[in-house]
Amino acid sequence: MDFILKKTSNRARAGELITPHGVIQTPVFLPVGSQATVKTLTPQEISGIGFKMLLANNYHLYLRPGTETITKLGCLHRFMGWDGAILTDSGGYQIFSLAGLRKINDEGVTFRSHIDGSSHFITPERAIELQQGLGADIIMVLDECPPSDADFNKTRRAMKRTHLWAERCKKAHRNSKQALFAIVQGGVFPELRKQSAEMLAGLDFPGYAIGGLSLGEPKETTYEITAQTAALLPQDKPRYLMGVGSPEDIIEAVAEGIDIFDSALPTRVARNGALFTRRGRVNISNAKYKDMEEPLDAACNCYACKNFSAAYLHHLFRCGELLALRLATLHNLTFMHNLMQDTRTAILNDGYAAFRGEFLKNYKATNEEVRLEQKKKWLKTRG
RNA sequence: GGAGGGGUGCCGGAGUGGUUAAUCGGAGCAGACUGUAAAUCUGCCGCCUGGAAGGGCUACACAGGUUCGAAUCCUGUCCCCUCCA
Repeated sequence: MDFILKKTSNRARAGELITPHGVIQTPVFLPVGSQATVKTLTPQEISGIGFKMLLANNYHLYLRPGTETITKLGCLHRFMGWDGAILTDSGGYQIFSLAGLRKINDEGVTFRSHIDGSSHFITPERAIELQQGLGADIIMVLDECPPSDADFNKTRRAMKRTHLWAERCKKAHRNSKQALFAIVQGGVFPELRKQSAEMLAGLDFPGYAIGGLSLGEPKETTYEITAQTAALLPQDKPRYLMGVGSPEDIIEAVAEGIDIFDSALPTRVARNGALFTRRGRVNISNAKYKDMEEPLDAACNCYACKNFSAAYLHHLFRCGELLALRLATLHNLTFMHNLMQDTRTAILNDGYAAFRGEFLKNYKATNEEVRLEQKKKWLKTRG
């Protein structure tokens, strides 16, 4: 794997990520397909939108169908019929999301399967071995992702463990066709983030991720920590902000020099009727869309917006029809892809700051209106 | 004609003397979701008033009655269903 920095606009960067499964232009958003599928869509539809890389999950695939099965069937790309690039997450996020089902110590983490209750001990070495079995283009170290409200000592302990594990992962890593990325931890504490970024940068990984953000902390904090951490990472290596996110979060993080994003948000939220538009997030099942003849976003080039009225999407959601989930996912992923292309274009034209301002102004307009209304109400009651 | 059962809020359906503006579903109205245990979860949901807490009003087919107190007991009326003839 190689990373070429093409252009910077202030701190924002446009680059190219060269993988065994193609060249990926950055900034890039990876759709999440934890179980070797981006829920509701075919690989053809995903690449039809324009995506060239996606994310899958080591832990979930290890549990089911089992890494061996996938290896036997010719690795993950072939198993899921995707010939673009793949990044696998190690399972570190499951230390956070499945907190009630695992026990952790310096040696590794023991998960109790949410599927059948069976017990599974995953060490950093094992996490690498399993990811090698899947054959993704980029793999991640096993990290300990603590909740964002963890106190300093707890966060520090998780960070130390993540560092220890990063070294072990690096040592265990053999397959030179797979790039192993490190993950900076340190929660919402700038001094820990600094320690973490510096320590890991010293280990010379081919790419660096920032983990443990967008887990419930205020957005301002997410942005501050992202900015601070990104500034401490090597210039010539790709930077990956894990689990982010929403359109506005990505716009902010690109400004701080992040190159890679992934998030389940656009797809999950789509399945629940929340659709991204240039004017902000919208809930298609709201009553006001019942009779809307125009497409949800006339400027959108997705299959759903080109072929159906907002009223039809509204109807599909009301009925609980499966097509609703597909069309909404198609729409949100198209929005994300277009957004990333636009950020890249803006950077290449050295106009990112203006682009960002314009985007946020429009995107937040709707939310801002709602907020203003609430504020008015509040003020009225206080005289 | 005879015997029995029943009429509850937008709908379905609990409740059989006070703690009931009335369990629970559904529908409706909103909100949340960020390295996916999620086609999930949360709130509101008689009317008026209030940001809320609260307050006021009207309610369990209809009319009357018993009772300190009734959706719940009694009487009458109307309507619906089942079985027998």
